[in-house]
Amino acid sequence: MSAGREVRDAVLSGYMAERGLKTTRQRTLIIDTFFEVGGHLSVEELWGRVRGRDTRVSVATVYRTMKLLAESGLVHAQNFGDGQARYEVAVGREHHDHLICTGCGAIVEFENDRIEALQEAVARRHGFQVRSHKMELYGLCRNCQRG
Amino acid sequence: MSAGREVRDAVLSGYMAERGLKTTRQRTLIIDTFFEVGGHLSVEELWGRVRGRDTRVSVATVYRTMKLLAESGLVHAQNFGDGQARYEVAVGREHHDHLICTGCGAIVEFENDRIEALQEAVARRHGFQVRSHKMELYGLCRNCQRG
DNA sequence: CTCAGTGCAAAGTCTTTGCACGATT
DNA sequence: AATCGTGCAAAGACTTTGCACTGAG
Repeated sequence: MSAGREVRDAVLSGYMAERGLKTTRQRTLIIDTFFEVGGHLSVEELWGRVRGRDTRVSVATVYRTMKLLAESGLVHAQNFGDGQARYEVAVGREHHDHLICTGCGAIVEFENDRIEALQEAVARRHGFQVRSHKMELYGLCRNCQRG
Repeated sequence: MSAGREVRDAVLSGYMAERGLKTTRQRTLIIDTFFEVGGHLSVEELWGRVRGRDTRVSVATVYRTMKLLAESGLVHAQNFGDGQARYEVAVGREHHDHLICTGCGAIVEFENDRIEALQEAVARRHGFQVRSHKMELYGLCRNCQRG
């Protein structure tokens, strides 16, 4: 994934330079931690992991940093119905959707071009011009079906 | 839609009788108002309409009543990303998904069996047993595309 | 008469924000 | 040195809840 990291750093550096944003200890730590985990993290969860490495980071900064990443296009905010926003890596990836296990909370990503095509067709039929979409399938993963 | 109303009343009466719940002025008013509008209402919006008819109803009661309806299976809570829950009629209807206009907020419902079938297939391929799903297409409706 | 329901305000979540201090460019 | 960033706590938005009073059955 070093290629991924390069893309990420390039996008982020460009965005920050362009806006005169500064590179701080907190931002670096939060961003590195987030991308190491790979996404689907809530702010609270991310904050937990960040504090494991440096206690002197406040939640407010994590909120602010994730918002910044979202604005730069590096991540997307998602909402899986548990009341808190979850972020996932957005840059350098195809669009995808989610399978969410209601038992253990596992999140599996998938893509399906046929579904996307059908979505487009449905939208067109209703006169809509689709900009984005969101599809989530909730159920039990293989492990949780045994419970 | 008088048939719809009968189904609704039967489901609700059954549910209430079974649990010893009482029929009150507030509940009747909230429920009637909600079903007259037909759904996709947030609590705040519904409260507004209810208060138009009777000022003596509190938001808390609207929250409690909608929660009751959701538990009885008459309505479903949805979350279209604007930060507040929206309820829609659930009983006596097929599953459906939503097209949401990011311009004017219009919400259009649709169903598509082929998409549902593909969703099932995807889930099976990942070992998931799907219980429910949610699909939203965001974009501009015909009118808003002119803007 | 009894127990559920209601109004009100307080409390709970998650998230944002104002302000004074601290760090980066 | 000039700004932007951070921590902290307060404030916001939405929703839930405790409590004393009201009303349905």
